[in-house]
Amino acid sequence: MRVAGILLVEDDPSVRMALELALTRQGHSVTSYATGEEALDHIRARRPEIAILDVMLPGIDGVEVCRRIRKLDQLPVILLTARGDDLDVVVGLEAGADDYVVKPVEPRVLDARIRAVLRRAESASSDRITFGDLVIDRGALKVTLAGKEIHLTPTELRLLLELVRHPGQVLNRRYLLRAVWDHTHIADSRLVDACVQRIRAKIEPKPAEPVFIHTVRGFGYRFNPP
Amino acid sequence: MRVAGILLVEDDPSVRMALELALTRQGHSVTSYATGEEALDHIRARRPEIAILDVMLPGIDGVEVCRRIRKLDQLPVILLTARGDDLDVVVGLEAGADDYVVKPVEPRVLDARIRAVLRRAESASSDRITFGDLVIDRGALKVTLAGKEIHLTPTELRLLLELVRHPGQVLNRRYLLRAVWDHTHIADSRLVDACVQRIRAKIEPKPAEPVFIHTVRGFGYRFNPP
DNA sequence: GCGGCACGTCACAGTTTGGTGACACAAGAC
DNA sequence: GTCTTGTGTCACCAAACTGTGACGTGCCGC
Repeated sequence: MRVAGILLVEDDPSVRMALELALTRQGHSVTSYATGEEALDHIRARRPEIAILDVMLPGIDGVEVCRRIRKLDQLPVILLTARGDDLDVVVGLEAGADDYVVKPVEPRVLDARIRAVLRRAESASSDRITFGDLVIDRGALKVTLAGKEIHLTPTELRLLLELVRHPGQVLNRRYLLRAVWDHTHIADSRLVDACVQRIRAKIEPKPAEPVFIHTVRGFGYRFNPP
Repeated sequence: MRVAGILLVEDDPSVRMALELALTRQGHSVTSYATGEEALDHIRARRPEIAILDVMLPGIDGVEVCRRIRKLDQLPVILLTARGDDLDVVVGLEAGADDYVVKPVEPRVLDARIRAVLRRAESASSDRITFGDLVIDRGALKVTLAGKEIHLTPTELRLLLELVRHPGQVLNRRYLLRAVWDHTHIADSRLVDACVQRIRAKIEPKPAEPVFIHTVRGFGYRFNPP
């Protein structure tokens, strides 16, 4: 069984110990630190598989730790943040975080996110992903459907890749606008819808009954492996 | 009891039949193939829950089958290998196998491994919560009842999620109005009731005798894990 | 049993939401 | 320049959703 070596950085001792205990129970091996400095000092020696960083830390904050980790290697990073701190999401994503979890978090949720990030990191190492008839080659930036090459425009491709990065997860329009278009302003625009529609027209056998990109009314879109 | 649909790939007919018989006796439903090609051909149609692959196979070997399965989806894989073949373990884990079993294996041991892998796969898949027949996937925003997907409207989903967030606790209408509807004004309306009723109609086997969402007269509603 | 209250039920119209096609504009390609 | 391609926006429409109020029903204390 794959057991992750987790690097946990959290300054609040009680939260830190609770998380460490919970994650250990889930079968992970956890090393925790109270500050970013300590964590960065030991990161080379411990070679963790994933880092979980609290955003609010004394000294170097979590986002900055994330940025420095990214300079070191491809270590996946999950950021922990206090509820409702929207601004942080943007900064965190820019710093290269792979996922974002809002505290307080249930251990099983965190565990699921960790596994999802690890899975994604693993599959990201391969250039090609296959979902039934649909093959997405990230190296060549090419998409084929049942062997036939599909031409997607840059924006369409970016959106599709973003959806595919989180298979089975519902992504809302605001998130997609930020991730694909860098739009920080909350625009009530039909931009995402229009782009999804264009992708569907190209990859869905019957665009009216989508197989890949599902609409979740009131929430957003979800890429479903068929 | 959870019964798994098992895909078994093993070229030796006597071993294959013995395993199939044993696993069937344990209550699993087994489909077996002699080669990886056949298995891959049928994997989409059969939708197994787990694959058990012999490493040594004519044609495509088990590790390669595992690799290809991984590209298709998240199907858990157990590899079967001959005793003492240490090298394979590394290769197998790299290919994404979830577990490794050395032949000859006792059926009860294999069964235990299968259940362990399935349990892990289930908890790893996403942030899902299970209450008996009812499965709520908070990542995919999907609700299934006895395996069948239930369509909930956005408001219904938000209300159900709010109730589920506090299992066993009574939530009053005022709280729910604020949490789900953002209503600050205290409206004595049938809004919450109507919505609960709509959810019940969809998820309760007998809406008149609710199993999941209980009414607490004079206070509010309570989500009870059955 | 009875009155009063809390909750269940239902239909419907107004509102919201997303799909869709048209179109304008910008950026290159030529 | 002209043409092509990509992209954002808009208007319109059908479908889906939802709040509301009227009324029915069951529960509870008396």
